[in-house]
Amino acid sequence: MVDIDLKSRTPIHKQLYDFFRWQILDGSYKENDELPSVRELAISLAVNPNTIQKAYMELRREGYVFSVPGKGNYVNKIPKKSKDEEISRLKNKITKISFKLETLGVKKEEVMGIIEDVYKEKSYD
Amino acid sequence: MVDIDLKSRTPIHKQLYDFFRWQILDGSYKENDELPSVRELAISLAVNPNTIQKAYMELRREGYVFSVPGKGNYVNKIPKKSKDEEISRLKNKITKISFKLETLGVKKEEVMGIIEDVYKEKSYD
Amino acid sequence: MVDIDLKSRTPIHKQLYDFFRWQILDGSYKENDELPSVRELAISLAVNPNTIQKAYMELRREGYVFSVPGKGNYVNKIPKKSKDEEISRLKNKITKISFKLETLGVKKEEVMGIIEDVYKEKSYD
Amino acid sequence: MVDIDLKSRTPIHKQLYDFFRWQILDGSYKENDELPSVRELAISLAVNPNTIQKAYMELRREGYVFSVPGKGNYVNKIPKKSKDEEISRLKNKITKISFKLETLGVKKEEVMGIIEDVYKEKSYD
DNA sequence: GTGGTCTAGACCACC
DNA sequence: GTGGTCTAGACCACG
Repeated sequence: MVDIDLKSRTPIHKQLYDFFRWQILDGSYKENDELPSVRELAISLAVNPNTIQKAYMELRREGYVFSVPGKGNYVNKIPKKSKDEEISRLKNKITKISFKLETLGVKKEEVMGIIEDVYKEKSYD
Repeated sequence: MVDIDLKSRTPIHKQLYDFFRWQILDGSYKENDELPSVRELAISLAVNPNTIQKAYMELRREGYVFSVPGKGNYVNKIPKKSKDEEISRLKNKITKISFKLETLGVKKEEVMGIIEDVYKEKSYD
Repeated sequence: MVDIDLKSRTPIHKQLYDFFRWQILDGSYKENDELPSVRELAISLAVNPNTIQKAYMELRREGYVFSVPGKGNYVNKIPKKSKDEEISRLKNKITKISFKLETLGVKKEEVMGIIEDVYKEKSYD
Repeated sequence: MVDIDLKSRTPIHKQLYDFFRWQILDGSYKENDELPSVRELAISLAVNPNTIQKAYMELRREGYVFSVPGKGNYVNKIPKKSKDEEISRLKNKITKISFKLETLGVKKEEVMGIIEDVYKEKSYD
C-alpha cells in the first residue's frame, strides 16, 4: 500500500517520490512493472491529481520510470549508479550520526550493538 | 564560529537553532554562558535580527536557554533528559539507516567498518 | 468573534493564542475545525499577518492545532492532559487569591458567596 | 527578606513595587516605617539603583510611600480606599477564574473545598 | 546597550 | 488560494 501522511510537513509529492523511489531501489517494483495510474491513485489517496503528476514527473526526470502516453507509467531498468549513489548517501549519513553519538559519550560497542541487532533481525525474515 | 549556509533550503532560524542546540548539548556552551547578542549576531551573519530572535525564541521554548530582557540570552542547566533524548533520537536514526543499507545488500562488515573509522579518528583528537 | 484589544499591554499574538486556546479547551472549536486563515484574520483584525502566524505557531507547538501548508490550520484532538493541566493551573490561582483575600480580612462567607453567584448565574444559560 | 527573581519575565521594578505594596497592604510595613535605602537595597539585590528608584517612585505616585529628601522613604497612612480597591480587584479575578472552572466542568463543591482549605489552614497560624 | 513586539511588504512552496 | 520564511525598519520597556 502507498503510505502517505497528509498532515506531515514534508510535501505529499515528495513523500510519493520517496516512496516509489525506495520501492524501486529495494526491488519491490521490478523492471517494466506498472505504477498505479494517476487518477486511480489520486482518488484512493484523496489528493489532487497534480500532486501525483508532480511525483511521477520527478521519478521520470531521475530516470527511475518511463511513461507511455495513453498507457501508463513503468519502471525502468535501474542503473547501478542510482543504487550506488543511494548507498553512499546512506553511508555518509551514518558517519555523521555516529560522529555525533561519539561526541555525546556513547561507547563504540553500543553503536556496534545496534547494527548487529538490525542485521540479526533481518536474517530471520 | 557560527556557521550558517544562507543558500541552504533549510531555514536560517532552524540552522541557528540546531547549531546552538548542539553546542549546548556537546558542552561547547556551558551553563550561564552568554549567547551572542541578537543585533551583534545579525550583523556578523548579515541576516535580519528577527531571524536570530526566532532561533533564540525556539531555544528558549525548548528550555536550552533563558533570556533576561535588556541583558542578554544565557544557557540553562541542561536537563539530563535532553541529552538522553538526543541520544535515543540518533540511535533510532542509525537503526533505520542500517536497515536500509542491509536491504540494499550492503554487508554488515562494511557498516561496522564505518563506525570503526569514526571512533578511530576521534581518538586522535 | 475574535476579540482583541490592540491597545492592551499584553502582546497581540499572546491574546490571540489565549483566545483560541480557550475556545478549543471549552469546546467552542472542535476537532478538525478550521481556524480562520492567516490573511483573512489579519485583515479582519487589522493586524499584520506575521502576528497571526506567531499565535498559530505557538498553538501548533503546544499541540492544540496542526497546519497543512497550502491548506489551512486545523484543531487537533485535545489530549485530556491539557484540560487537566488548565484546571489545576486555575485551582492554583484561586488558592493564591483567596489566601490574599483572607489576609486582607475578607470573611470566608463573602468569598463563598462569589463562587455561589457564578455557579447560580451559569445554571440559567 | 525582599524576594526578587532576576530571571523572571516580569520587570524587576514591578516585582519590587508589588512586593512593598503588598507588605504595606497586609500590615507587615506600618505607617512611618522606613523602607530600605536605595543604595543598600541595590547592593544587596545586585540590581541597578535606577531600578529601585523606579519602584519607589511608583509607590510614591500611588500614595503608599512618601520620601524625605536626604533621609529616606517612609510608608504613608494607607487610605482605606487602596485596600478596598485591592479587595475588589481580587474579587473580580476570583469571579473570572471560577467562571472558567465552571465552563471546564469543575463542580461547585470542588471550588468551595479549595476556599475552605485556605481558610482552615490560615486559622492555625 | 539589550531583548520583545509589531508593521509592511516580499518571495517561496504547496495544493 | 494557503501557510512558511525572510527582510527592513520601527518602537517600546528594561537595566
